[in-house]
Amino acid sequence: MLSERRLQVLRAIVQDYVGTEEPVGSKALTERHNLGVSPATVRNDMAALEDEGYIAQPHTSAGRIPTDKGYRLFVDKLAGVKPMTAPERRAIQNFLDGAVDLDDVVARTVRLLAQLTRQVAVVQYPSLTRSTVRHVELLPLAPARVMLVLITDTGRVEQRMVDCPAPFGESSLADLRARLNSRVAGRRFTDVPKLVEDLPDAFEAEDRGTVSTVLSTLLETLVEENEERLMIGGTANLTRFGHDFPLTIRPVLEALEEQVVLLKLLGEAKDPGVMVRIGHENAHEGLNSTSVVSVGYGSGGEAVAKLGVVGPTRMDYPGTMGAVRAVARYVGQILAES
Amino acid sequence: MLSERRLQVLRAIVQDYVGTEEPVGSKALTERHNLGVSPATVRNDMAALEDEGYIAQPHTSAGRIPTDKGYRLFVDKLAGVKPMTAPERRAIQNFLDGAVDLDDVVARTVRLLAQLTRQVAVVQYPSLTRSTVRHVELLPLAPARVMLVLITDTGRVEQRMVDCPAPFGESSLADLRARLNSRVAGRRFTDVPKLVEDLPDAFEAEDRGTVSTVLSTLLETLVEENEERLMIGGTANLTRFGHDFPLTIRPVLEALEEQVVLLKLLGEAKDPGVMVRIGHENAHEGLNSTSVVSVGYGSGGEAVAKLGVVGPTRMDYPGTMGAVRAVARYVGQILAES
DNA sequence: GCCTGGCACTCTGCGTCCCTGAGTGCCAGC
DNA sequence: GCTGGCACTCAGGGACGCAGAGTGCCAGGC
Repeated sequence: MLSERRLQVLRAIVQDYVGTEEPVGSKALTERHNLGVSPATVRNDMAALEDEGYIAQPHTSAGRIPTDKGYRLFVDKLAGVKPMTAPERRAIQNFLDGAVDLDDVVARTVRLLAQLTRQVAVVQYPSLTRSTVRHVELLPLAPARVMLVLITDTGRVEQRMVDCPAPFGESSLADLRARLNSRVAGRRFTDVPKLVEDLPDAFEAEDRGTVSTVLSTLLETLVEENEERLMIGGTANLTRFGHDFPLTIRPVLEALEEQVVLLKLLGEAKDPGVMVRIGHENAHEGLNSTSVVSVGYGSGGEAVAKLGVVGPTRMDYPGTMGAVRAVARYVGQILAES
Repeated sequence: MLSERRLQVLRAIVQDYVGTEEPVGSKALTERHNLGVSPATVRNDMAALEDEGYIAQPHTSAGRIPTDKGYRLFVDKLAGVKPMTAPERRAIQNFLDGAVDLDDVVARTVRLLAQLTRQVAVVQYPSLTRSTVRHVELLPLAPARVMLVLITDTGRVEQRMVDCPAPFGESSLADLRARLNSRVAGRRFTDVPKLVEDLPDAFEAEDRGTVSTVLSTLLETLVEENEERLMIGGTANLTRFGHDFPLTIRPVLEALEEQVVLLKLLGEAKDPGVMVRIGHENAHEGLNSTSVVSVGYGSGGEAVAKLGVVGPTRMDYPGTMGAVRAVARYVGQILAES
């Protein structure tokens, strides 16, 4: 069990190291934080912290730097999430409010996150699984050809061609559109199948085939189009990584090119809180010298997708967590509004 | 005017430097290429080439490296395009044939180019300048809120929110929808502005504001839809840039994040031939130490978009040009088939 | 029992110095 | 116009030494 003061020493080490990027020694620590004890005492504490594996020295006669375990303790016990200031929040809102469509929302979110945190930003497109239907549109393209357009509450739009087994009149189509929307608008994807299963019964026998075809295409669209996409940005921030970065940066860039890796990375984020994965906690080897801060976001209380940033383990965790959380919150709002 | 041998010396310098990444001296040159003359003679030639600005020395008593001007001469006069081998061509075709949709074609092309050239690949989505409007849909979401959905003949769907200056009745909306579609359906994007400019006149004074708002949103959407998208990949290859690359790589990464810059870069590619922009020939400052090799591709005779790679000026031009040309050719084929 | 000042020790980082080797420019001779 | 020879320059790397930061440990004090 670490004493209160030792925890404070660890906190001070993390803060100083993140600020200066240089190993921090006992003397510097006592000068910059008033711990009320002498360097010698701090040295003893440091030795204890090192025994426990929270800090390490790059070489003898150098200061200490936090280990992954040290950062973990710092994040869990010693630091909160630093909230954004009011002007920052306003800036975020203004910037996101300018978005014209979903692509633009995602693109702006990436740029915003990258700028705020000065790190690499990753934003996943809202998934459809937990979305609700806003509107279904049916457009006649030819006598026996209909375009089905599905609009979700997250602003995503999917369209499909439907080849009907028989010609289908304008009025029947309008009828179907009206009935369909009155049943499914505002409902969850998962509920849709039950809601429409008896719909063909309301139509003349000759139209039932077409109605069924349209419905099954709709259901397919709902299920199929969960394909996860994502967008990344701010890779130029990788150059601020550190001195030895040629070696570090390459595997990171490679990992960032693998969508699968990134999705897995974000996928671990749980719903409410900000998730932090530090150094070796990341499964992917190339990301062993990076930390990932991610969080779910969504329009309602539920998360429909994730977003986050990737940066050096030596990062400003409270600030980054605050920025990520704030951005997620506002993106959620934007999605709910639009 | 440079003598034949001096051109050969320049060619040898470019080839050796590209291979070894180190300044090449007169002695090494005579050993590796049988020019039939002694190092002393080569030195004279080198001095002449340096006077003309084709090569330079990083410092006194070092070998020579080609300048941008030297590479330019090499590309224009001394080297051809190195064709892909038959197995390489087959591999390209196989890999691209597996694509399921447009997104996939572009994604595969990026990966392919990045792998073949071991550089950063940039692929522009096929342009929509020649697209036509299939349908415009207007959905009432709230009394003064309308969702505009634009469907193009290429199957792309764009949607926009429109906040109306005044409440707008269902019937007026239906009226607008009908009039709008009868005018623009099947027409080219570029013709739309003229076709709708007098549309507000057909409405009551109280609705005109809303109609104008909707129309201007539509026009904006058309322009944006026209806006070119692109995909990049292989940024990890930037780490092979050189020794001093921390300084070099940063502006490159920054430039690659600016879609506008990239589009301009590719935009300069002329139709038939492979275009090469070397070092300072690139307008963007951050790309002054890179070369861009790009070419147009398309399904018919017409180029509908561009693709290319960005790499260090010290690159294998013949090989890169060959790869870029071959990939463009096969992508064009795939697009024509699908 | 815990904190403190003092002390000897150990490194890295940096600057200096020097040497080697690669490469050059120039010149006289063929 | 080509060649061999020669003197010159300069980056790169190893050896050396010094200063400074930081450490561990110990004996003494509250």
